[in-house]
Amino acid sequence: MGQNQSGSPLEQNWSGYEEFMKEMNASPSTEQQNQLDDSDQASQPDDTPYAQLIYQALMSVDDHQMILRDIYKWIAENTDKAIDPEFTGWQNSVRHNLSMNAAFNKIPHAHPGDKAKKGFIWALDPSAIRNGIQPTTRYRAKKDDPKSSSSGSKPNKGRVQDILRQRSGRRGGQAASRRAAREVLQRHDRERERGRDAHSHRARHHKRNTSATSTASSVAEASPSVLNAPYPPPPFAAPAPLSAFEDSEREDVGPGYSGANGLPELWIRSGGYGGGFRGFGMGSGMSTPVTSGDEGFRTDDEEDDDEEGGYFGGAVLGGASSSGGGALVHTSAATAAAHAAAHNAAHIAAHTAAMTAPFRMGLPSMSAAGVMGAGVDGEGDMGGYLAGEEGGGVEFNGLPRAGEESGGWEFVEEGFGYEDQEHEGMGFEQKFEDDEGGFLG
Amino acid sequence: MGQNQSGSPLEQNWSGYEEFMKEMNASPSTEQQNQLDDSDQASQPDDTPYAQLIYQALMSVDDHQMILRDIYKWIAENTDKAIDPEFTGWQNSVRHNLSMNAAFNKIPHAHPGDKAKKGFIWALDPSAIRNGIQPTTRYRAKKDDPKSSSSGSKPNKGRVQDILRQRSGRRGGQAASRRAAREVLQRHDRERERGRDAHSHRARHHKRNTSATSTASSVAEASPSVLNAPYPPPPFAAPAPLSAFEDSEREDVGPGYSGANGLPELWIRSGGYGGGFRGFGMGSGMSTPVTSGDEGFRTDDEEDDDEEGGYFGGAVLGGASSSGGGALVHTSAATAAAHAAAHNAAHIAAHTAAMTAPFRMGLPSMSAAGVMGAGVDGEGDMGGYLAGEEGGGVEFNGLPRAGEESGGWEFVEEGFGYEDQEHEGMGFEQKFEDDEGGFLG
DNA sequence: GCCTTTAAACAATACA
DNA sequence: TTGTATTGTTTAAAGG
Ligand SMILES: [Mg+2]
Ligand SMILES: [Mg+2]
Repeated sequence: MGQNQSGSPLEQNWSGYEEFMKEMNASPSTEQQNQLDDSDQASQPDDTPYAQLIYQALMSVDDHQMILRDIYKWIAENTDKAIDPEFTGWQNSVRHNLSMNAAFNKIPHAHPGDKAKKGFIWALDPSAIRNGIQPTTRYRAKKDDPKSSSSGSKPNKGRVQDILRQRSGRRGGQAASRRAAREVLQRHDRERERGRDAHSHRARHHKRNTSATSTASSVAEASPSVLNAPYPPPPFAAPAPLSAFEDSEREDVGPGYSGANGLPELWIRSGGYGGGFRGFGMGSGMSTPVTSGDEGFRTDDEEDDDEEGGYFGGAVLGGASSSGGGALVHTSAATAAAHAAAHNAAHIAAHTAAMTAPFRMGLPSMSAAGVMGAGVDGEGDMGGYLAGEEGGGVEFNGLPRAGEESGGWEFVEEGFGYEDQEHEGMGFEQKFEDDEGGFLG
Repeated sequence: MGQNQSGSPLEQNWSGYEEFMKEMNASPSTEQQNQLDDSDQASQPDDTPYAQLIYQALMSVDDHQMILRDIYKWIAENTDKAIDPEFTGWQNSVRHNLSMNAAFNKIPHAHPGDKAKKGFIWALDPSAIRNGIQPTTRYRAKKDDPKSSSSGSKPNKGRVQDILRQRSGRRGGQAASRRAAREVLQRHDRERERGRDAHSHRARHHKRNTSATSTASSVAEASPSVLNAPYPPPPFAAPAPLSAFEDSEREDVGPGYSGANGLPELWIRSGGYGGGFRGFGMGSGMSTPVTSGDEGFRTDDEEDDDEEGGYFGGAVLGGASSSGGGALVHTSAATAAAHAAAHNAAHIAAHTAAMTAPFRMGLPSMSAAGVMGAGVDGEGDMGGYLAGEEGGGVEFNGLPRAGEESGGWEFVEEGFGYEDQEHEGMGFEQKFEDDEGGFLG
């Protein structure tokens, strides 16, 4: 932190605590050593959003990446979130934010052998390093707007994307609804025509919500600037010239991650867990299918995070990763491959290497993706990771196409709403059959 | 259910699991299916949390205990979770909740020889019987009442906690306030005369709830009581006089478990993961260190769960357990010992027996805990289980005191961080060095 | 409405 | 198989 992470809410020790004390009445002096930031500390002694805290945590280290535990630690040390040892809800919140805020990308562990077997490394997205982050909510599905359409490059393409965005992983606190849906499907073989269902559902929720809170609009004042602006880049943004990403033409690609080979990375869009849930509840292995991908290569600036296509998470392809030249973040669908590389299980590694070779040579990302999937699937170690492992007919036999081609999207689209699924029972395979290649599906 | 499990959300219409069906008939607790109670069914159709369902299941039987299968069965019969026979994810959730929610304790089978061989008996924690349970997500550590104040050994410790507690979360809208309220209530409840009237507790909650949601009251109606209170004790609370625990001086000790030998049981506190997280995040292997132990013997009333020391999970020590005289519940840290006894691994049992001998003789808990840890640690079987295994310096060489004593904290902190380990990455240790104890601080 | 926190479900591992 | 712990993804409730 010396240089970075100046934003730590609690300053070096318990200043935050102190403030709190004040608020609380009892004020145990604690002689505050930090006078400078008292001003804003008071304003956000502790209500700094988690996303922000995470941001600060990540900014506090040179490579802007940490594993979950470190993030916990940072927060525990620099905020009062973790004060009650019995209450671990804050960790849930941290995870929530990491998952949901596009500014945080996960990348596989470089070397597996170690001990970091589990989980990923959470890295700040390059654009976030420069511009700060945005509220987590922003990255959430843009609901309400009922697939309004609007952007419609491909007449239906744009639409599809919007939809995906909105719907992606609708799940819910209620798996119940999903489950319910499943039941319904089973019982009366989805007697309804398709679609509409989800909408009405959503609409209802929304409505309820709104009405409930309708009266309380006055408060917005609280933290005005912060509200709509991305979290203040200036204050928290990386000290101007950061080694890693700054200046780079391709800012999104950090050195070390930017493919030693200089090749563009493959980016796939994070579809989340939606896939597995699409209708089946699970299919364990496939937490996250590739659900999108406007472009296989990412050469544009950070703008990508607000284009309708959605934000992109990077994916490290097996071999590439292990060689240090791979791309970056990746989302669950790619997890298998990432892990394969990361853990470096001999056979898998070998296989992966072989499979990814083409990628290194500059194959289009799509292909690479396909290879990636193929390489990993069935390796055994990754077992549950791949959709195919358990999803029934789903396999990585081709390209888990994630991108432009309507094929991919449509497929995804289709799969997303559990309501949409025709597949009662589980006609999973056939369903996707025509999609061919589809999904990760 | 007349008296018990009146909350069953679903009728027993379903009949999917054949496996369960078989048992169903024989099961004494199931014969009288719920005939009515439709009334409250409406109130919590299906989104009842698993923890709650389990709670209901356990409350539905006199002794408040069941084996996993029975719990599955109960849920299958009384909810719609198991409607899709193909989908067994719910069982996973059930196990997860049993494991992670402090309200559920596992106790070894009385007669090992029988058929019960596998697994444990899951029993509702006495405090849960009275006060309901807490969400699994929030509390890993066991306790229905967070180390209340009362004995604030360390003058400032208790205070800090109170403050922190309230503070934590804060920003988050209702949840925070809800939590704060709950905590306050709980604390008060507890430290107050043992009014053990869950009702007042509940009533207060209710009230608060109402006021808080004043404007949005229409919505709040939905499931009023459930909203802000720990899972509603009253409705689900045990029918007044329950065989097992009622009246007993030592309610925490159920018949059959209360040491046939008449010896007091050893209770160690479940530190859950909280300890680990306090500053470091984890310390993998040691899921649950003994984080506290105000007293080694538990002869007091249920109050023990609210002493500042925190709640205690029971630990079965090797020899004791195998002899049928062992104590009761145990948490992961103690798992090794429990298993040793239960499974009767020769060498381990021997070792454990030796180690626990002192305990049986009445050593202070601290010692006992230490012994236990020592005995188990390094056994190999438990491998990662103990802190020492992976936490680096963390060991059960003493009392990993988690609470008041600052000393304890230090200990935990030190060992917990994985950073301590090899990866210097982040001068973690020193960091805490000066913090001393405080952590999280 | 947007944003945040929190709850919680569901997943998938990893271990034991 | 059962149990425990952790990490991740996603919805949703509630409140400012
Ligand atoms: Mg993310
Ligand atoms: Mg438990």
